[in-house]
Amino acid sequence: MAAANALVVGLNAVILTVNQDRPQVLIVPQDEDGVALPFGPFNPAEHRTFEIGLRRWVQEQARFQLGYVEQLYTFGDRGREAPVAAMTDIGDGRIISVGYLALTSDTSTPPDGGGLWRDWYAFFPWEDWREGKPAVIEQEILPRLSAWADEAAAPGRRATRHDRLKQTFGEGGSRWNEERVLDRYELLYEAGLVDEAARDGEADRPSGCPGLGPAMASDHRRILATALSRLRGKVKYRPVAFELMPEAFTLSALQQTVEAIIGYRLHKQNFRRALDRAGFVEGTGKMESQTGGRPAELYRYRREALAGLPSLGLATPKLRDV
Amino acid sequence: MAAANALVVGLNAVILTVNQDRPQVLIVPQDEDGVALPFGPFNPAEHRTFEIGLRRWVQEQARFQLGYVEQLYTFGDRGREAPVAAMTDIGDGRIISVGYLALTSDTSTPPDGGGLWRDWYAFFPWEDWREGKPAVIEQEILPRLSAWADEAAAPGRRATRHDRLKQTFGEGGSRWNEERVLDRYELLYEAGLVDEAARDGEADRPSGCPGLGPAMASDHRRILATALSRLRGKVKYRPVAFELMPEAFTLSALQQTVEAIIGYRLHKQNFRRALDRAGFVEGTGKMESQTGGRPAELYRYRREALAGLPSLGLATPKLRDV
DNA sequence: CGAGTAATGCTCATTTCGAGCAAAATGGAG
DNA sequence: CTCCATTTTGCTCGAAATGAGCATTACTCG
Repeated sequence: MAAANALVVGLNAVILTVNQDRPQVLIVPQDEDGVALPFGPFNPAEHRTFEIGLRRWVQEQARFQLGYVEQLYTFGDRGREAPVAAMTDIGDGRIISVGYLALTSDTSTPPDGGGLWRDWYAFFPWEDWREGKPAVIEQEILPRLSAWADEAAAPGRRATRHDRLKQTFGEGGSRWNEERVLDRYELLYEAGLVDEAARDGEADRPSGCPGLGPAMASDHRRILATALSRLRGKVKYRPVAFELMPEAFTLSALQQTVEAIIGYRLHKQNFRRALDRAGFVEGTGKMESQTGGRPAELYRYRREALAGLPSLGLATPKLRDV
Repeated sequence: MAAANALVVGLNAVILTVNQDRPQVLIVPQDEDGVALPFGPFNPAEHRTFEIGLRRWVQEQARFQLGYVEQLYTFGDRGREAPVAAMTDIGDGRIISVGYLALTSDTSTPPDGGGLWRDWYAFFPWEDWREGKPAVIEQEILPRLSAWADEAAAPGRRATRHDRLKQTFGEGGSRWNEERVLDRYELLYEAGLVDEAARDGEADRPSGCPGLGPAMASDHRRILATALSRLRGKVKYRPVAFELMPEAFTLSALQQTVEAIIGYRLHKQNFRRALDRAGFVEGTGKMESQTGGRPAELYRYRREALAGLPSLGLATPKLRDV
């Protein structure tokens, strides 16, 4: 067994927040109008664990504290090197990156050099159903994906491709499953519709499908998709939405945050019912009057009480057929 | 940014199967009656992805194919080196290991050198509630953990410790949550009750709580706990149980497998109702007559139909109070 | 002061959940 | 051969949850 291989381990952070109804991700501008996720080295001599290393460097660069942090996935596919090497001063060798999802309620603009907030649905326009089904799905995506599926040589492969289409984009009657963000991105990549595919030279056709958002450096858009999939799943059974809220908030604000995450609207009364069945929040007695209508009570998250008990979460109904 | 740090990346596999009602994990005997999980190097020159590398070496060593494989977690805490270096010929440097969960339906004995199957609840006796609440919880664990909680200096820390106790082991009325395998193991480790704690010198008291199962090398028992937590969660919303079943199986056999995973018994009729509501299985018409009672129909998993559609899973009711 | 707007309160049909009873089909003991 | 233990399978039923709607209340703005 050969010991030391030339391996470099880096950390990628997907740092998310929700500002009113705007879901945002922290990105770092690159040369030539590219965008990347914050990326930093992991220095084993300095940091005892990945998470400590991550928190340290995010704080140094973007000057804010992270709240909730969870490990996402470790990306180690060959082919990551070239694009990443371009962004760092790492010359060669295999790059492995440990992706982290971090949530913060601090929506303030980071200082110069600390990155920028950007609407995360800018990178996944087909994932935001809050105003109904995005037109780009029917108009651009489905026709092209359908053509791509038909293009396969063997009839078996054609069937498989159509099957994936049905499962991910819900073509042909099956329901939209909001958690499949990664599956959908990967399908678009394989079919050569997103710009990364053309750039990486994996697609058998030129990309150029309009309305699918900008490419990100390396495999960063894939990492972001992984983060959204994870977050959309988690919000249903763990109280993570509160990590994005200030100390006191109205129930409508909380609902807006959840809706921004899952990407579709919820029934207000049922949302509240589920919420107080779970006992997650308690009223503070104070009122918020800038609502545009009747004032709303401010609530706070009862961190103590439920931290573990029922381990339920915010109930989100199955997505209504649209 | 300093480039190459001396980092070695290894792969750890938690390979699980269920044989009748016996849940099993593949372990590798060590010197001096220790046990370890299968551990192998990741060679970036040879393998394009972690998963390919993993499948390759498991096949070489244990001589069987893995079915379902999923990445678990990447472990990189300082302090992993010493014990791992002892098991491999890696001299020094930081060891990072990417843990994988793999499921197989092949319960046959691996060849010499390929490891051994061992009941996974041997390592977590407090997790198997299939025959009711394990006596070790009331008799050994709770008294000691309670004493440990009282031992904390500050009253605040005492409260926090008791809180964790309540949330993990359900002391004081809160319900047992079968998914918190990792939390429970970590609590036992911190309190110095499992043998690893004494070995690693982290505990402030000698361990020696009887009935908590054997220690494993390095942090392997923690990795195994991570795998069980993940699997127990996943079985509820993804059809992973079928990865552990042969081509044709009776519904009772499937239920036994699920029960082995989650560690408690289910109501038979409700299990079946949920199953065919989801449309996961179809009868084959053939019968199994070695049941000890009325013959049972053999079913098969409908991989095609549901692969993605509702993305439901096997419904498991909330654990009954015992 | 009335209109618009959003929060809050309540109801109701439908579905799902948890649990139990009963019948059917086998093997084995006497 | 019959009775019995055992297991599969079918069915029922009350309690709870889910999805959706209507009605009322309390603000702000013009």
